[in-house]
Amino acid sequence: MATATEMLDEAGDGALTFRALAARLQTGPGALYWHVANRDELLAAATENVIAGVVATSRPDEDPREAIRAVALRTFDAVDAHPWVGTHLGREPWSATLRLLECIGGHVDRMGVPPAAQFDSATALLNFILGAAGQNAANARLVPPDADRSAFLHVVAAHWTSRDPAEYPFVHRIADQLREHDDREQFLAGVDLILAGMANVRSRDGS
Amino acid sequence: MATATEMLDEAGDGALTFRALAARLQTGPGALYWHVANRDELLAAATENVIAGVVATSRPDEDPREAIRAVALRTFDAVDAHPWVGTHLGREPWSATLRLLECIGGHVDRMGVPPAAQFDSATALLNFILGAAGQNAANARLVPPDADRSAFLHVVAAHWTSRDPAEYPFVHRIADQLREHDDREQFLAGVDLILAGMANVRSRDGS
DNA sequence: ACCTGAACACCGTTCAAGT
DNA sequence: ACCTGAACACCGTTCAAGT
Repeated sequence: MATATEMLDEAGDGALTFRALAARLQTGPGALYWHVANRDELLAAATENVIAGVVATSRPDEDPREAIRAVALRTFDAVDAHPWVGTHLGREPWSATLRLLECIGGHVDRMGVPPAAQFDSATALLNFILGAAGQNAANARLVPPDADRSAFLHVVAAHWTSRDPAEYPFVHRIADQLREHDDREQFLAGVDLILAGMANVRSRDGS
Repeated sequence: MATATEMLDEAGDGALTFRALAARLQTGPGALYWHVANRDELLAAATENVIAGVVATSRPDEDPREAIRAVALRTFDAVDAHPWVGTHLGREPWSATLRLLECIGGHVDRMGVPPAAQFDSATALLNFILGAAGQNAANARLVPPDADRSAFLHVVAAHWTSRDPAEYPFVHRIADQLREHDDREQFLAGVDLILAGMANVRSRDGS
């Protein structure tokens, strides 16, 4: 497991091969199947490991709003450090994801959100976090792994502005903002948007 | 392209093989490389096709809030009909995603959101939509493709409740809600949460 | 300009056989 | 109980050669 995580960190998603992992562990590829059912399970376990670390430090005695901002940001940073986590989070069937939901849900509950609204609120936060994580991981695949933040954003901005300005006016208008922005701040702004909405929507329809 | 989309719809992501596609088109696998650079480009083109249809019907004369709800819901439904779109949306480098962002951004602009806040607002909506799409696609992989909505939700709920209730109290508490809920409504509730937040956050910090 | 199809360099996974 | 490693059934991609 530890070796698998190392390999993922070093060379990304595609580099984790049963053959390569077996070679690194000095065994045959067949030996791995004694410990893990298949490749998906291996990826899922590695992802859950990372996310377990992210939610573990979430304490129920903080201000719930701050606690939510904090787990969200830790998730963001974890995906930044391990892009393969972002990729796999969007594909895996409720192991790491469920840990995140439980953590967020607990804080939402302690915020005083009425029970009927807790489900929608917690999943909205979760979906936003997962979406941002995936997008970040996708962006990471566009640049060499050793590029710095600024170079990274410039590459993404270049993708945006490569489109026809007439067809993509909005995207062109905000491309400058993208180049200079702090994506952790942007991410937190999104979390705040949802938190602000939770304070306001409450009753919508009675259907 | 059309044949590729057909195959993806019939048998999912893994079924689209260059060999299988070539066989269906009565050619050799090498022939495809004249028209497309590689498998990723094929998936990206198919995804962009679907998303282009989703954004095409978005008119700038509607109420912007309703227009955002409508594109979001069309994306949700498109992913529901083609789960592979949800999978690929979270991995692709700004072709389909950029179309969505442009569409959403245009509406956000017409909502009267101040320019400085448009970037964060539009990307928050985008990330939420992408996250929900990915999660939906992941869920679709858990159930047989012909299962109905109710069976589908019961399978997901079973995953949730299979965990230790002591470790996952929140998840257990909302599992009943999951089983009975309308996931399109839940999705729209998330969109509304963000829209409500946009009306409220405005000024946060001046750093 | 576009297609053919054999060949290359891989995969995940299985399974008899070993220790 | 756990490991070995050859073998099976695939992949995406390339490329000389064809039309």
